[in-house]
Amino acid sequence: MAAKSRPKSDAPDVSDRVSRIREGVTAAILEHRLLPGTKLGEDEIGEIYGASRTLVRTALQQLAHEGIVNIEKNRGAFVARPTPADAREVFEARRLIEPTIVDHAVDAVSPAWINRLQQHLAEEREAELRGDARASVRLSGEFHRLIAEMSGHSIYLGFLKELIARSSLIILLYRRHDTPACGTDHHAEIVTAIRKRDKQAARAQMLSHLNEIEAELFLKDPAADELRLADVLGA
Amino acid sequence: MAAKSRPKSDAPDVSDRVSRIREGVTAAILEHRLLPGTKLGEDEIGEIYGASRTLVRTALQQLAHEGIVNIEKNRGAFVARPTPADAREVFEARRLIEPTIVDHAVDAVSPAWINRLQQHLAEEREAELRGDARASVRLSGEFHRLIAEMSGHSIYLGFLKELIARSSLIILLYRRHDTPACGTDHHAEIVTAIRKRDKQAARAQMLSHLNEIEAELFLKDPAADELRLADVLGA
DNA sequence: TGGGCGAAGATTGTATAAAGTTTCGCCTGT
DNA sequence: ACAGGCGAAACTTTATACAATCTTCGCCCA
Repeated sequence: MAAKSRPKSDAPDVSDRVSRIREGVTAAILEHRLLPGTKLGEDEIGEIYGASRTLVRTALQQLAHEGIVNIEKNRGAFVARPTPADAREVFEARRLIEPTIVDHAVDAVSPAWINRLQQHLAEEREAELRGDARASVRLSGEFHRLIAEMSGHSIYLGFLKELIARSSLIILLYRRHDTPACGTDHHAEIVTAIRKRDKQAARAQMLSHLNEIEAELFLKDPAADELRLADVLGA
Repeated sequence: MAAKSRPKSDAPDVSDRVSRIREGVTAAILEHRLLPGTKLGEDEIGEIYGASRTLVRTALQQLAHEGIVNIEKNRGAFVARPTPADAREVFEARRLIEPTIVDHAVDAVSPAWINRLQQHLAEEREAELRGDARASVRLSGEFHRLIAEMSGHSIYLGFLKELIARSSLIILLYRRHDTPACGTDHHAEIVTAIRKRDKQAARAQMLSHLNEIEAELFLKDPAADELRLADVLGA
């Protein structure tokens, strides 16, 4: 009767103190409250969450593995600053993976999932309406994660979590206009295609959605150091 | 001869004590010297590498993130035991990603790379010839990693590292015959296609290679708990 | 006045010790 | 004899202390 110990394949982010730290920092980064390059001191974070450096360090290492934090030896952890080359890689990977993910999402469609998706669309519209850019950015990423969860593929889900987190940083760094408005409509169209069980349309919508996001970026080749300098001088 | 030359943006695996532990354990798992389900005690490993539990713990957490180690709360770390469902996900992901990777490898082809690939093929043939199953398994995985490195895409490389490590465990658990011989020829054909800069052929060879590997697996649906029990009873 | 040297301060890396949890053996009671 | 529970040992988890390294700021000298 030892059948109670494994209800889920992997649930690393529940009721853990380390996970609370990781999710708190992740949320701050994804909502653009922590900017790329920001130093994440261990004592600093530890004091905020009332935790010891041991736990903070564990959380930061996990974030480093996810690619949204860089750990420099003997210097500490910093919010990652993706280069234009990184950005192109991330979006190429998303263009490869996400159409397949929506395929599987269509296979897994159910009234409950449709409900969840439309509830999410409502949240996105509301955040957009009240001009809450932070919530918009976060919800936009969560939409894609939701579809990955729907697909039921834990591997794709893990990969996509990384890609979404990095995308958030990339968009913050390289977006041309400050108009995150166009995304919502695409999301709605994707949900419609899923509801209709139309794989081809779903794939196409997802692909064009990703293409539009990337098209709004300004990915110049020179080293990011110049960008950093420009930012500082501009501010 | 690829020991310590990597002054790139992120080089998490050089001259680090944690990295030595991680790579040592990884090699042991990938060469099937540590079997799925084996407990990895912190003291045990720490004593082997002359390191403190702090470092061992860090290494094990990284391996857990890569999916080849499971950490159960308050119980310790164990070599992962992928389920048949996991196996199907892993190979589906590989079928999706690796054809794209060889595409990029063809773009990046150069005499130096061709040399490196053929040297690797020679190593594989030699290991096969002398019946060194451990080296064969390791080299077979390294071939795919080599092509990912050749592609120059760090994201794909990171993803594929995970997939390869998991594949090694999967093959160990679910392979029908004990004949890893067929792989080498495929690898040679892939290299030939790359050398000819024939993307279509390279993609096709890679895909059929992956399909054959998966076809040799026996992925039955029942829960892995039964498999575990059967193994124990058999031994 | 500008640059280089050096010590103090701060921060990270590592080890060790304290605390909590699980596991397994043993003992008792029926 | 066997089921159930108590308790000690082993291990993981967390916290703290120590060592190593980097940064910063002041001082001295050209």
